[in-house]
Amino acid sequence: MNTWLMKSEPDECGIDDFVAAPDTPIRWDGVRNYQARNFMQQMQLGDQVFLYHSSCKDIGIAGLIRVCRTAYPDPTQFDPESHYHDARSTQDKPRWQAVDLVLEKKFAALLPLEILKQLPELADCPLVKKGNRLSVMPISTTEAAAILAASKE
DNA sequence: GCCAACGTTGGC
DNA sequence: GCCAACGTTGGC
Repeated sequence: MNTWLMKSEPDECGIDDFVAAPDTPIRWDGVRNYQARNFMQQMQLGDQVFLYHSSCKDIGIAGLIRVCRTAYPDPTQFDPESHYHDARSTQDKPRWQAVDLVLEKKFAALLPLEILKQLPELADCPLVKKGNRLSVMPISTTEAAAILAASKE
């Protein structure tokens, strides 16, 4: 099993959206970056995902979610009404992928970016690197253990 | 709201 | 294939 981290603005899709419907899969769509997409395609059923809240008041890791459906064509790319519409996509050759996720657990307290930056195990993680915009990234076993220890979960 | 850093686009 | 211009991300 692999571990990942995904960024989201909590206004858009945050941990509380997963808490509100704990048994309902939420489709993670709208990813429009090739590197992030390629990681999504590598996700396997049951993989753990740290959910990171970005561009908001309380920035940091809010909890864990889990992959309950592996990559499939992101329907929003075909929808002219959608903000994520991509005219270059066709049904035969979709450019973008979505996965479905469900709640694993919400952390008792948000693990702030400030703390994440202090963890030596995360020094090489794109998450804490200045200017990094990657929204889906793999998390190593060592990194995952450090995050969980710091979260006291 | 600002702005640095980045990925993507498109002209050449 | 290069690279300037542009739009977006995301912390502060």
